[in-house]
Amino acid sequence: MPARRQANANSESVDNYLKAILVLGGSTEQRVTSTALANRLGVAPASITNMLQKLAVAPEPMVEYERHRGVRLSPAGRRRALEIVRHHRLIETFLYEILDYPIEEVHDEAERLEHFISERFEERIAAKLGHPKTDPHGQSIPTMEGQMPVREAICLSEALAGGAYVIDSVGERDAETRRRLEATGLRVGIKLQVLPRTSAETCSVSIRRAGQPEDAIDLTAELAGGIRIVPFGI
Amino acid sequence: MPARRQANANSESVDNYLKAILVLGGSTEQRVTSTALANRLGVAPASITNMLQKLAVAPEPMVEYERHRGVRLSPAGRRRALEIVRHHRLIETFLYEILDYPIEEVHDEAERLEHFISERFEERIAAKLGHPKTDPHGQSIPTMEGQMPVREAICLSEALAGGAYVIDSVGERDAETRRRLEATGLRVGIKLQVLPRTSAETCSVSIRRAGQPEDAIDLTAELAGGIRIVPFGI
DNA sequence: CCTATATATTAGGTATACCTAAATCTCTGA
DNA sequence: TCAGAGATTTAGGTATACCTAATATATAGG
Repeated sequence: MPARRQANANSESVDNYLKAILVLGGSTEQRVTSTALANRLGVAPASITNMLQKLAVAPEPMVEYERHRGVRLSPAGRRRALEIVRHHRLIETFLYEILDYPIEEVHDEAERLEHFISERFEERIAAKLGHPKTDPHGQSIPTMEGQMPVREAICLSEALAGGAYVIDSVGERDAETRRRLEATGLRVGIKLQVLPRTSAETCSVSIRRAGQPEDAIDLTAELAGGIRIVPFGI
Repeated sequence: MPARRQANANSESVDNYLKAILVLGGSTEQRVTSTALANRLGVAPASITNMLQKLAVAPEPMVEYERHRGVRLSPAGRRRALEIVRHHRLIETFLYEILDYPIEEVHDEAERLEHFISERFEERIAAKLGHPKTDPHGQSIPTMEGQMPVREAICLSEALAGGAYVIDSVGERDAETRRRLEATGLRVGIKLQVLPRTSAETCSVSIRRAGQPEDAIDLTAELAGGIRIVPFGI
């Protein structure tokens, strides 16, 4: 049974891939690597390749994909991804404002419901909320037309202690720094939580990787410098 | 590859099977036939058999099933089915009362969302609505504990013109009536819509089968007599 | 410049939930 | 009572979305 690469409808899975590509690609729309996606989505890299191939050759292609060179959203893919993000953030706002959810519970609920609400539902909660511009976490809600105010990726040194983030990009740097970074296991797509500051140094920061609470990692200004992050929990 | 019959988690599909068995079994909890389920769920009879076998041998069996003799919900299956019906009807009420949906749109939205809302969501909308007892169509909302006020199946002659129903049971009758009934294609599980009355005769009724709008069927009191129906759109 | 290593892809499976076509039951009516 | 019609089940496929293991590619460093 050779390579499967058929067209495929909009499914929950597809939605999640598109959303991940949107977030990891950031406002710059850089190409996103399979590994970054695999990390973020929690699936095997092989599954990523498979899905990207399908998305790229669908009747209405959702991504631009080249072997070994990562992916980028197509206009259609971007439109869909932004729609899902809009759903997510509107639902979070709705749960928080109208149903009095505790803030820490809005994400998981929205994460499920975002795939299944209709246009009408979207429109009705937006109206009920007075067409809000940001969600309860302070993140911009894309417009109905698929515009999202830039912002998003920030420097690791700007992260709030306690916040959960995903590494968005790791800037160019010398070989030695690169090696030290690599030793920490920090790569694009890795999820991390920022710990309270332990040093007064401007850009130094303590983090721990999601799922490995025992391993705190201290980053010098040099290491933290070019790491840009996005809040986890789009 | 011989018979597949593994355990399976709660999925949207499973939910829909359980709900269908609940509705077609009615308050009497009669055994439900494969054909009735196939009709209601719009899948091939073979698919029904497959699913029922899996549900019957799951670690926590959802149905009691015997080859060629139909199914019935197990206590666990009934509990789950009632939970989904509660979700559905609470969501419908919520859409109607809080989000000002037009009544004819509440069903489809609820039909999707009922599978994905959390306990918290359920609890919050119930509270917001003042723990309603019935949905906007007048149907009872099962309690959190899984109690549903009886009622449900009614005689075809009591049906409201314009209403959509599913045949719940076809009472005992003589061979001739049975044959005439059969000729109309009316069987348990068939979906139908009631047309405005054409005759003053107490129990006579005009219906058409869902999906066959051209074929109106006039039923005499004799034919309509023992047909019990449940509203479509649980 | 050329290879080791990390990254990505191919190959081949699994599970769910469907399907069609071919048996096989059940039970009605003559 | 028993044949045949209709209902049901078995057998064998398909598509989606995963997986692991094996292979191929790219690039960084010597």
